[in-house]
Amino acid sequence: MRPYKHPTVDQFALERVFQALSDPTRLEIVRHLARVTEATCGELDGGRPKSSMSHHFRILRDAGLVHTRGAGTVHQNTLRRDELNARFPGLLAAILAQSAD
Amino acid sequence: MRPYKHPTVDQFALERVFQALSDPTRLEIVRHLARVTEATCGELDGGRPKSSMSHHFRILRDAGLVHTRGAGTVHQNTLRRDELNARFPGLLAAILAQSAD
DNA sequence: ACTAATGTTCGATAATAATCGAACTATCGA
DNA sequence: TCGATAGTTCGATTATTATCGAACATTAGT
Repeated sequence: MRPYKHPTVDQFALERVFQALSDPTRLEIVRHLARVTEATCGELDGGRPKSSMSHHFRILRDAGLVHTRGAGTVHQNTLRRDELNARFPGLLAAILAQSAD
Repeated sequence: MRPYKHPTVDQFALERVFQALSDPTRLEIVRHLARVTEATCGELDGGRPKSSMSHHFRILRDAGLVHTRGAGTVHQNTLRRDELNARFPGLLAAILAQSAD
């Protein structure tokens, strides 16, 4: 399996990040990842088809929000906390503070 | 002229805010408003037709980002800084820190 | 090898959103 | 009241995005 292409920190674009977070499914994924620090794609589908989830994960990856790493037959996803905080200080905190709603 | 309908702070939805900010035109408007603290719609069109701008301003209003007030024949727009900071601490700062790009 | 499990990719369809001209509204000033 | 200015609303068109089934790829275990 070839590794995924992830943007570097200096390639992050705020507009793309907002676009990624403007979907409820993806916002939910990000919040979940904030709690567990690592999760497979399958753990996060809410009964949604795999192809849909794959689509959302790709957008999150392309925006720089999520890192995906193949681990055997599974794909582990993590929030790119440190890099996001470095590039967009306060952004992640603002998102996650809302989790309590 | 009837006053605009603006959401109250507790009606703000993060997802809607992100959706509003995911468009380059609107992100530009927000950043501009952050600098000038007040501006008319006309000042912010970049040659774009008025109907398009009106559309973008409405989305920004509905998300709670911008307050619009009729002032004579003109409409003055302001960033709802305090309310945004109250509801989404850190968010605005993260957006505006990026302005220097 | 064969099988099962996890995701990805492809292609089609449906749903959302952006864009813009034209007609309309409201306000100010002459 | 007439004209000019600033925005809004409407309707149509185009462009983006989401959704999902089906076929494919990769890895682990037997």
